[in-house]
Amino acid sequence: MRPGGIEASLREQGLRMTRQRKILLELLEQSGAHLDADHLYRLARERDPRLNRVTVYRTLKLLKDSGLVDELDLMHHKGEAHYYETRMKQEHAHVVCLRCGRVEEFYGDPLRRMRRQIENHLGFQVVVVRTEAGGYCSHCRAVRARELDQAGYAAPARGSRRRKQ
Amino acid sequence: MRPGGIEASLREQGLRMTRQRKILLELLEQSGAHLDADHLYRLARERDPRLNRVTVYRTLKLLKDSGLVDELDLMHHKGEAHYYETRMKQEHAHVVCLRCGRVEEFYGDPLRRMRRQIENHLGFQVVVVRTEAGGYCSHCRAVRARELDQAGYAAPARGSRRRKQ
DNA sequence: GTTAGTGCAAACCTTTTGCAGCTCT
DNA sequence: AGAGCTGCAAAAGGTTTGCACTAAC
Repeated sequence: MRPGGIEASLREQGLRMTRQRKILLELLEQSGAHLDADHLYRLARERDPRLNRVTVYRTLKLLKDSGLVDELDLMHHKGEAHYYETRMKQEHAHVVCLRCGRVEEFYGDPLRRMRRQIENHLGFQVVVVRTEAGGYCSHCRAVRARELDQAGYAAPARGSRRRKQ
Repeated sequence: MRPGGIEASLREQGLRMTRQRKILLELLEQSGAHLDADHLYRLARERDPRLNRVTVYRTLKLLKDSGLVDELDLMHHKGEAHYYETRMKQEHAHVVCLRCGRVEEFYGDPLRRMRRQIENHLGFQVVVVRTEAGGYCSHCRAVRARELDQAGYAAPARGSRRRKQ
């Protein structure tokens, strides 16, 4: 879906294009990042300080239900917030570093194969697929190895269990 | 992981095996279904009415952080609750019917291929992968077609937009 | 005897809802 | 004009936290 496509889709559904929705759609389409509701709200307020947080939630729900944006959790890496991205790009998986929070995207034929197999083998009409992987990026893998080493991971004695940071 | 494997894993980590944890682990291992925290809590209370809801949350967090159970959202089909399942089985995706809520599991090589490709192409050490698909099961696909038809889907005029049920 | 784990109450955070008033078409 | 949309306040839902007490090791 090319930029501006969302607005067209909304109009097709007989929905109104309000000042608030314009702002939110622009922010969603411009941002390459994965925004959560609060982040989007704060960005929107810079353009219109009167825009209410509730409007953000309502708009996101609308877009989600219309299939125009996808909702992500990013493995709940930081709390229970949801993240949103427009469906402009090809289907992809999100790979989240559990240590630094870095998010990478994975494109590849296993995703398409999986969708096809689910439809063929289970008889489902697939509407949305969300694949999220959690792990450690190449940088954090190394750091983590050192950390575990320092904590004496080799011989974890009784009572020496490492606590969550 | 065979039944009882979780208890052994916990002991290895120097964690205590309390009456409450025994109950919760048994329920998790026995149940084939995907339990959410509230459901697990209600089952646990049947065995020990004094067991507190907070203990359920704390235990689930512990098991999740130890990698002994996986946390699912099932596409948030009914609210924001999370669902839990032990990691005894082979890696699989969850396919949720957005109309009736039915959950099916998909096993297949695309899952393994994807994990391998993420590790090779992105240099991540993958710890957990969660794949969830939303769509319509064969039964609901047919029902839905009728429903949309009755609602006059072919010519949605201004103001006639169907509202969420 | 230690220290991890529990129960209770209360807080917390994100999201939803009811309603009166505003605004897009 | 009128239904759709917004803002405000308040509630809801799910989960976490502080603290004193209990129980596993």
